[in-house]
Amino acid sequence: MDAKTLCLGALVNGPASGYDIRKMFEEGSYGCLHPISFGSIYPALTALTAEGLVECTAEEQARRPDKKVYRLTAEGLKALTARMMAPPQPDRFRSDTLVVLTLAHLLPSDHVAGLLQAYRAAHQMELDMMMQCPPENLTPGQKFVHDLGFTMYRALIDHIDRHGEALVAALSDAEQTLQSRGDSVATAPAPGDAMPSPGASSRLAAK
Amino acid sequence: MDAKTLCLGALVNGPASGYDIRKMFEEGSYGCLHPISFGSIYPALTALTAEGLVECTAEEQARRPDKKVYRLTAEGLKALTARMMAPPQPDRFRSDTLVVLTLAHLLPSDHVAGLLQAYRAAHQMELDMMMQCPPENLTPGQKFVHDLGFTMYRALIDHIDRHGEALVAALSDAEQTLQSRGDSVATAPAPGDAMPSPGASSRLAAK
DNA sequence: TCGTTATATATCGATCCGATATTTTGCTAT
DNA sequence: ATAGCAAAATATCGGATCGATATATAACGA
Repeated sequence: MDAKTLCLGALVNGPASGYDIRKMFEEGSYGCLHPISFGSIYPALTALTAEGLVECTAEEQARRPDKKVYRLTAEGLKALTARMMAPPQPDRFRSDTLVVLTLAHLLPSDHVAGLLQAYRAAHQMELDMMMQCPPENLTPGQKFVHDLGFTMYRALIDHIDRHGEALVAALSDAEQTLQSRGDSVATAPAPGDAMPSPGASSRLAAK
Repeated sequence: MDAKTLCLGALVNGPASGYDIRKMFEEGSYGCLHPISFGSIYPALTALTAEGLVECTAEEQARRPDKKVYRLTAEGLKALTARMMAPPQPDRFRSDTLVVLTLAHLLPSDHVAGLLQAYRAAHQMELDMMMQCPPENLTPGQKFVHDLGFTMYRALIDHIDRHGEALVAALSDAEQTLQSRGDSVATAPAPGDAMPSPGASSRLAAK
């Protein structure tokens, strides 16, 4: 979905500035289901104005830079519904963390433990943000998507809690075996966090 | 994560051509966790060769175009582990379908039902593909990521099964209310699938 | 035999991201 | 008090990336 269509969609909920639209796509009702940056939003709004799909009125604010408020026109709404009837592109998901975890056997187990911890924390934070958003006065579609995101994030966190330590333990055991044979795995552990502490206990708990 | 790092990571499992790497990222052990296209792979491999991080040998095949097989060098492996120790970028997820569902109240309920059905089918297909991949001889990290993807997809399908029909029913009811007052919602339903069929029964079942 | 699919590499234009620049306000910490 | 940083707000530019396209050939089915 291109930036112009996304901006049209964002303006359905009422007039907004480019800055507001950005906030919607990183926090609000659009959650994190389609990120978009300033570099795409502003050119898109300019183009949409030229096409007559949105209107722009510059509001001179107290002592802030002028706020350009965009609102949907009748043709804009028509164009939006038309584009939404077209078959949607498939989902695209990309995760650096999961790619790295796929190659976890090349990394020190301590580092992998930190990765898992940070990954869990990041998604816990998004969960918290979603819980702050009030589920009232949401359209049926918004509620469906909201609940779906909630479910997915909880499933992800749950999976880390259930299988994360086992992964780190497996890596750590392989590491011990290799080191006892004189091999080395990637960079040596930082001089601070020595204290081998063998056994497969909770390596995820410590920061 | 840039295309060069991804290609290095793909070559850990053994030598491969650009074509092979592409297949890995759309099917194999890298599942759908970081899509990448030819337009990025081939320039990346050329650059990596120039940097000495991979080596290339052109194999003249029977009567196919020459296959350029790339393999990781020692420096390549070092560079890869170094890049994987750097803090990863946050996940990026984008879904046209979920954006459209957020605005479902602007669309005919029949169309939304079709969207949900297609969305479910697409993820069911990916689940099937993952089940074909043998879970043996996977590294601990690969198994962790594989199981995670499995869990997430199942949670998604389960959510559609549990709440999809309620969403369509809510939209359909609102539609009826509007139409009885003389309004209209987007385009009229296609002439084939008439048969109003009120009530909140299984509107998702029919194709 | 004709079209489609698969194998295989390569390029090009359009788009999109991320970083950066700029200005003013308000809050916080020293 | 005031220095400094975050937030509000718009805009641009270079580089990375995608998607479509071109090219060539073999295999397979209608």
